[in-house]
Amino acid sequence: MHQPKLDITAALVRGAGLISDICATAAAEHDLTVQQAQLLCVLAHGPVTMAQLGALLRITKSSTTGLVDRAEEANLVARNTQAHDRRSHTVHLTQAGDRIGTAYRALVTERIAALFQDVPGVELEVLRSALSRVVLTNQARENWPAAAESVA
Amino acid sequence: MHQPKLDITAALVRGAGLISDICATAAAEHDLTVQQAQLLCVLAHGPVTMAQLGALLRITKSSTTGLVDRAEEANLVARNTQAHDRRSHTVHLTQAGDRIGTAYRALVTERIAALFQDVPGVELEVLRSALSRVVLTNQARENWPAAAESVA
DNA sequence: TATTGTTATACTCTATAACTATA
DNA sequence: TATAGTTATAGAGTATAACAATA
Repeated sequence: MHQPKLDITAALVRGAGLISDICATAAAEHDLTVQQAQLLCVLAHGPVTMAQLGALLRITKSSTTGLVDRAEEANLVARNTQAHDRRSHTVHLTQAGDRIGTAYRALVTERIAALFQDVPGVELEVLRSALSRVVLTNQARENWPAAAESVA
Repeated sequence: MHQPKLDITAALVRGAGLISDICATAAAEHDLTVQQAQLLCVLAHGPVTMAQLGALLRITKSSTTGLVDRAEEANLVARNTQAHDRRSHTVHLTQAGDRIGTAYRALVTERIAALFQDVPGVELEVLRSALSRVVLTNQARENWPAAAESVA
């Protein structure tokens, strides 16, 4: 069977598709939606306010409300009113949310390692460092909590 | 400002996020939803039946019906009943769908080139060939029309 | 009977606009 | 007035289950 060489655009777009598929599958295996999994990843670094959450996920405040509502109903997160400014609510992980989020990230890490198992270590390091620079240079998600283990 | 080194998982997941953002933005600039843009990319290789379309996009047949309904309403695609098996309907691009899809793919290609402009050519080739092998090895989208210019 | 596609229904995610509570 | 968040409403996308038409 003829295997056409992928150009850089096709390789990146279809590679991104594989990564997205891994995240979606891993989320489903933990009974999470993709957005709930992202929420758990963001909150793994500590509580944030609704406004900060919307900025991090790049969705509107009303979308944020709905997402947190459903996650709260699923016992993954909880809200707290800030004492010093009672307009502001922080969101934090429940014990279950923390546990499930940790398991989700571990699964994604494992599946990605499996996907790239046949790529030589030297090439993998070039890929990692190049992507790393592109991601960190681009401020597309500039306010992202800057923890290296964040999987979202 | 401290810039933490991203591990391979974080680099890939966040890199995939940047690519997805580019596709979403490019789609929006052509008044397409992300799924409509994917639909136009698949159909760029020629008409397919509803069943084939569902398999390519990895969605159920009822989801396929809704997606094609809305795309047809937006004058991007059209249906045809197969003469030799009147149960089967093929979907093909309209002239507008072809034009908009082509413009979308060109825009994605351009934006990705810009995103990676500072990565040395040698590294970019390692990245391309490694991703290319991973994508082609994995049958996650095995029935994908095997054209190199496919951007979805 | 099996296959192809549509319809009915429901849930998630998203957005805009109007609203409440607090500062 | 301005800010933080919620509610009302609407549309896209997804799924499952039941259905119609055709093979």
